[in-house]
Amino acid sequence: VNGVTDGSTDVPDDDPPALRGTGAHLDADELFTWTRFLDASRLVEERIARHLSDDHAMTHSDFEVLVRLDGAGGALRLSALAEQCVWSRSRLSHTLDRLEARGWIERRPVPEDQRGFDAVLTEPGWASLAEAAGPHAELIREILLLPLTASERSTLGAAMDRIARALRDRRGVE
Amino acid sequence: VNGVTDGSTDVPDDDPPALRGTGAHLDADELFTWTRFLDASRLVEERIARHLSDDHAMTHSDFEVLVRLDGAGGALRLSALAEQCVWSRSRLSHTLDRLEARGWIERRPVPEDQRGFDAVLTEPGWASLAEAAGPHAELIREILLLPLTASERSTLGAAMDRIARALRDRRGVE
DNA sequence: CAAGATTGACGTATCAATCTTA
DNA sequence: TAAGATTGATACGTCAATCTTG
Repeated sequence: VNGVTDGSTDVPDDDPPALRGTGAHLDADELFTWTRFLDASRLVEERIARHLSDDHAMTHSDFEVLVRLDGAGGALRLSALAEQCVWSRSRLSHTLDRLEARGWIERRPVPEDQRGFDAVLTEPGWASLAEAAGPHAELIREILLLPLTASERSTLGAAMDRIARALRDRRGVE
Repeated sequence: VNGVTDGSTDVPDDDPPALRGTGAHLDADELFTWTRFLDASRLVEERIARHLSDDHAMTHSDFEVLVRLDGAGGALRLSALAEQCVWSRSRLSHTLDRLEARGWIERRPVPEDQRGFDAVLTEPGWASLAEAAGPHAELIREILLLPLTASERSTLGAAMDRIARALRDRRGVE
């Protein structure tokens, strides 16, 4: 019941209704690739977010922070965490506020630099992550990985890596 | 400066740091596919949204509504519009409020059903769409379509179509 | 009472401004 | 004055409740 582009243009080979009046700037083939990519990515995000929210009382953002802290051995400088997530410091700050209020992380000043803080995974935070991680991985397999053939999977990985790299490199530019 | 998962795990064949402590529920290959897909989709959305916002003073949601109205000949029942966008009626209502406040659409009662309204594209709304649509299409080519080989493009289209369909069919279920 | 649509409250992301320490 | 981090205002999406007409 939300953020997806298109439920109508089901067949690729008939003239798509979209953009007709403005001159159909993308041809049918281009439009098909674009809309399916957009739809799939939004539906996947939606499904993942709903699972984490309904079954584990956390947002996808919360989960990403917990995963990274765990992966870093339990603690990480805020600046490093923001960089890993490719988030603004502001966004990280708000997310950590919520996580700290729930007792899932703590902020700990670092001795070497009076300006710096570590985000530290707490026991309850680790427990929540441990509960969520298995079902989360299973869901990713179910909705994204298993529907792909081995060949499709590697093609997708390579293509998405290329596209993500190009966009990440050009950030803030232009 | 926002919503993307990963900037660190650049090489697929070394042990990825994520999920280490919780047992690495996805193997390196699965994790690579998943994170690249997630990163690419978020970066693409971000880039598209920024272009529409910076250069055309509209959100991606605004753009989608304008495109659909234009594609429907200029007017569409709210219920049909919500269905096409795969949005809740509530979300559509809020978006139309903003568009109507800017004079880009109007709500017009339909004579056949006293409950129903058409969203109608106004002249200024059409003009804004006409200005944005070309550059928008060009951007999609640049960041998504052109980086793909012909074979990758068709693989991606088919795979995303399959994944989107499966998720859409199971909505609300379970 | 079901369908079309709206409303208001709440949660999260973004942006610009700010504060503190290197 | 630059880097690390926080703050408050604003915008958008979601949800539950509501209103009106079929």
